[in-house]
Amino acid sequence: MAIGKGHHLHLIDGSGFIFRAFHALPPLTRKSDSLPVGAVSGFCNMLFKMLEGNTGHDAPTHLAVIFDHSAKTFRNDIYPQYKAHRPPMPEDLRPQIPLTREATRAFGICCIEQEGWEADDLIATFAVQARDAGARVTIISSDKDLMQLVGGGVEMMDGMKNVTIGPEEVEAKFGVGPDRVVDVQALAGDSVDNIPGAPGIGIKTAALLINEYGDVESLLARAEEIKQPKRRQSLIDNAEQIRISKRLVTLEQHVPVEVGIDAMEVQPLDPETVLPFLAEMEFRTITNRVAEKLGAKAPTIDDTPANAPAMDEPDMPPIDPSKYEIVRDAEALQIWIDRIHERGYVAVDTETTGLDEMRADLVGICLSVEPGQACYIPLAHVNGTGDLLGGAERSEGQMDFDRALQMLKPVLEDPAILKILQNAKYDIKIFARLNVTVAPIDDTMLISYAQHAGLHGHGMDALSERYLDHKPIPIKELIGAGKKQITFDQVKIDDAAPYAAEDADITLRLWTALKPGLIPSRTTTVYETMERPLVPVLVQMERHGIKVDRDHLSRMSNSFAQKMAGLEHEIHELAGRKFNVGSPKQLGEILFDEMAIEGGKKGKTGAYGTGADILETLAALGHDLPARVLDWRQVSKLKSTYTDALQEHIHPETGRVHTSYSIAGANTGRLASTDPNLQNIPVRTEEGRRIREAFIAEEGNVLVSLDYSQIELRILAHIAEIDSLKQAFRDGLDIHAMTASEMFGVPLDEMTPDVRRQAKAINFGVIYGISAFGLANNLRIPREDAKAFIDRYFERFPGIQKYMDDTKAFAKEHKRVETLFGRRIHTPEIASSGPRAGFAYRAAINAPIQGTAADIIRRAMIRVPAAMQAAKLPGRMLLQVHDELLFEVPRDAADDLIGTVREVMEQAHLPAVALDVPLVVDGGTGANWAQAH
DNA sequence: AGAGTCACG
DNA sequence: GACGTACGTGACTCTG
Repeated sequence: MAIGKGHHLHLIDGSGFIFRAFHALPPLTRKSDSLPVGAVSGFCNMLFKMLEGNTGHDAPTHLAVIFDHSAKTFRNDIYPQYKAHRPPMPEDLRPQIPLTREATRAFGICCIEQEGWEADDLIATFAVQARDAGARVTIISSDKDLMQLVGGGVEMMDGMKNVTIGPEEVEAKFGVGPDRVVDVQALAGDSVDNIPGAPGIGIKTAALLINEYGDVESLLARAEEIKQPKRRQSLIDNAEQIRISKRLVTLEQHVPVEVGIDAMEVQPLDPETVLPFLAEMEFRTITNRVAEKLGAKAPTIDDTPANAPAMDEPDMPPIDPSKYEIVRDAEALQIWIDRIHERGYVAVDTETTGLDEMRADLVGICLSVEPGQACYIPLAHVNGTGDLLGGAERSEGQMDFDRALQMLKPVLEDPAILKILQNAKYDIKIFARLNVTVAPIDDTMLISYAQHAGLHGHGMDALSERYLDHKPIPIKELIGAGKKQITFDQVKIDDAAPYAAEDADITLRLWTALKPGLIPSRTTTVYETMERPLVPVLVQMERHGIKVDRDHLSRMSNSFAQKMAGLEHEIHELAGRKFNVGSPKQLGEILFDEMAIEGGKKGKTGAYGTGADILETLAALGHDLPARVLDWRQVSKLKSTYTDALQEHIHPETGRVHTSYSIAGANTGRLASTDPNLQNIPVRTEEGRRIREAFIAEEGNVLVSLDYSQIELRILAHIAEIDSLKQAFRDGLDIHAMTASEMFGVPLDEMTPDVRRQAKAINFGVIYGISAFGLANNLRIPREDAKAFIDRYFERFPGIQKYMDDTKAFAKEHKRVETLFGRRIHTPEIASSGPRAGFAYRAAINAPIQGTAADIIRRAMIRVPAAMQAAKLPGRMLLQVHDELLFEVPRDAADDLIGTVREVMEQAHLPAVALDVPLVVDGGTGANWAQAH
C-alpha cells in the first residue's frame, strides 16, 4: 500500500546516532572476544524501543535507517575544505559501524545509503516525499543540520533523550523559524563541518540580521544599510563565501533515490533473524526482552572468553517479578534465614509508608541472596484506607510484625553477614527506630558514586537501567501520584510483592555488577575510608537532630509579614498600580515597559532579567522601586524558606529538626543537606543571622562550632605549589591582604579594605576556574581591568597557571580529575564543544580543590565519634556545613570538646596525605548557632 | 515541570 | 573569531 494519510514514517540518522551513543554510553565490550559493542547495544535498544512505540510517540508504520556513504559528495566539489577538519574516527567505534548496518537488517528494517549523498540529503528527500503524500514524519536525530526540515508534519526526536524537536525548539536554537535556518547557518558558519560563513558573525547576530532582512540574498543586496561597520564589511567582503556556505548547508530534497518509501513499511520482527544476531552480540537483556515479546525462546548465549577457561560466574537469569516469593509465616522465613547464613551475604530493602525516614513506618522487608531469587515479607499491610476514627483493618496472610523482626534482628546484626543495600542510610534509620542495628553493610549507591561520580546519578532506577539494562517497576504504578496517592501499606500484598522484591533482586545484581569495579578503578580506598564509614556517622547525626525554638521563628515570621505588607504597599504606590511583587515577569514589565527604565535585558526565554545584581544597579542609579523590591525579596525569602518552612520540619516527638544528608548527591564529594537544607541557613546579613538564633542547645548544654579556616585556599597553595602562599599560611598571615600586597605592591600596614576585597575576589575566582568575564562581573569593573588583574596574579603566583593547565590537560585526556585522596570526579562534557566545554573546564579546575576539602572533613567526621569516646566526652555532632561541624555538649565539657575535635580536624588528612600547609580550625561556643559561629 | 531567584560554602 | 562563563548545592515561587 502506498504511503499517505494516517501513516507515520520514522527516519533514523544512523551515523549520527551511533556516534552519540558511542560517546554517551559506557564502553561495553563483547565478553567472549572484547570486541567493542557499546554503541551497537545502544542502537539495538533504540530500534526495539522505536518498534514497540515505546518512545512517547506512536509506533511508526514506515521505518528506515539512513547512513552516510563514505565517498565524497557534491559539497566537496563546491568547497573542497568541507568537513576537512573532522578528527579521525575513534578506534573503538570503527568496527561498530558495519555492525549497526547488520543490526538494522536483523531487525528487518530498511537500511539505506547511497553513493554521492550524505544521510542528511536522503533524509530530506524521503521526509519531503512522505510529507507531500500526507504522512507524518519523525526524524530521529539531534543534528542541527536537519532542523531546516522541521514543520508541516515533520518533527525531529533526539533518539537518546526521547526529546521532541519541533518548530519552537528550532527557533530557540537559531532565533528563526525552520524555513530560515539555512540562512542563519550560512552566515554563522560551523567550525565542526568547516563551513566558513561570515567572519565575525555568530548565530545571535545572524538571526538578528535574517529577522530584519529576510534571507541571505536580500541581506547581501542591502548590506550597505547596516550600521555596525564590522558587520557591514564582513558581509560585503565575504558575499561569495556566504553564498557557498548556504549551498553547503542546504539539504538536497530531490535526490534521485534508489529505494521507494513503500519499501520502508514496518514488517513484523522475525525471530529467526533478530534473535541469532542479538545472541551473537551477547546482548543478554535485550535478547530476552525481544524473545519475550515475540513469544519465542531466547537462544542461549555463550560468552565464555574464547581463549580463557570457563569462569565460575554466577548465572544471571532475567529479572522476572512474577517469580518472587511472598513470605507469610515463620517457617518460610526460617528457610530464607538459613540460606542467608549459607551465603554469608544478603541484599535487603525496606518498604515504608513514606520518604521521611524519621516518620515513615515499616511496611515490609525484601531479601535476595542470589540474582533472580528474592522474597517479600509483608508486615503491616492494611485493607482499604481506614477512616478518621480508627486505622484500617490489618490484611490477612502476614507474619506477626514483632516475630519477624525478632527472627531477622540476629541476621541484620550478625558481624559475619554482609548486608547489601541501595542507599543504606535510609533503611538503617528505619531499622534503628525498631531497635535493630544493621551492620556490616555495603551500599551499591556509594559503590557507584566512588567509581562514577560525574558520569550519572546513583539512584536505583538510573543504575538498573544503565548496568542491568532493566527498568524497575515504577512505584507510581502501585501508589499512584498526586492527590489520590496512597501509602505503601494500603497496596495489596500480591501487588506489592513483585515491586518490592524486585528492588532487593536489583540491589544484589548491582552489587555483583559494580563491586568488582572498585579495584581496577583504584577507588576501593575512597569507598572504604570515605563513603561507607560515613553512613553510621550520618545516621547518628540525623537521628539526633538539632533543637529549634519554634516561638522565636514564629515571632520573626509575624514581624516579617508586617514588614512585607508595608513594602508591598510602597512598591505598588511607586509602580502606580497593584501587581504581584513575587513575579519576576510582572516586575520586569513594570520596570522596563511601564516605567520605561533603561537597561532592561531580555534573556533567552524572552523575559526581562530582574536578578539582584540588575536591581542593585538600578537602585544605585536612584530608582526607589527596585530598591524596595530588593528589601521585599530578602524578607520574603527569609520568611518562606526559613521562619515558616523550618517550623514545619520540627519533629512532633523529638521537638528537633532532622535534616537528611545525601552522600552521593554532589559530584565533588561534598554532602548536600535536604528536608530541610541546614547548609544554607542565613549568616551574611544581620537580619538573616537572627534566624540562627533559633537553633539552640538543650538546657544545660551549649552549641559548639568548629570550622576550617580558608581550607580551599590552603589546598590550592599545596596542590599548585605556590611557595609564597604556603609560607603566608605557615606564618598565619591574613591571606587576602597578603595577596593584595603582593599584587598591588601595597604594604600590609597600609592595606585598605577595598584593595583587600578585590584580592579576595581574585583568590576565590581562581578556585572557581577564573575568567576575566566572571571576575569583571563580580567586581563590577571593566573586563580589561579584570584581565590585567588575572595576568598579574598569574605572574606573581606562577604555580596557578601551571596547575590550571595541567588539570585541564589531565581532564581532557582522562575525562576526569582526582582529589589528593584519590576520589575521582568525572567531567565527560570536557569532550564537547562550545560553552559546555568551558563549564567542564572550570568544574575540572574547581573539583580537586573543593573535593579535597570535602574528603578532609569526611575523614574528620568519621574519626570524631571514636575520639570523643576515647576522651570520654559527652555531647553529639549535629551538623556539617562543608567546612564547619556543629556540636551540642554540656556546658562544662565545651572546652574539652573543642580541644579534642580540633585535633581530629587539623590532623584529618594524615596519614594518607602530607600537606605543605597547616590546617587551622577555629572554634566558638554559645547558647545558639549565631553565638557559636 | 522548568525557569528565576536567592540562601549557603 | 564568537559564544557565554565564575565552582558546588537546595528550596521556594510563579507560570505554562
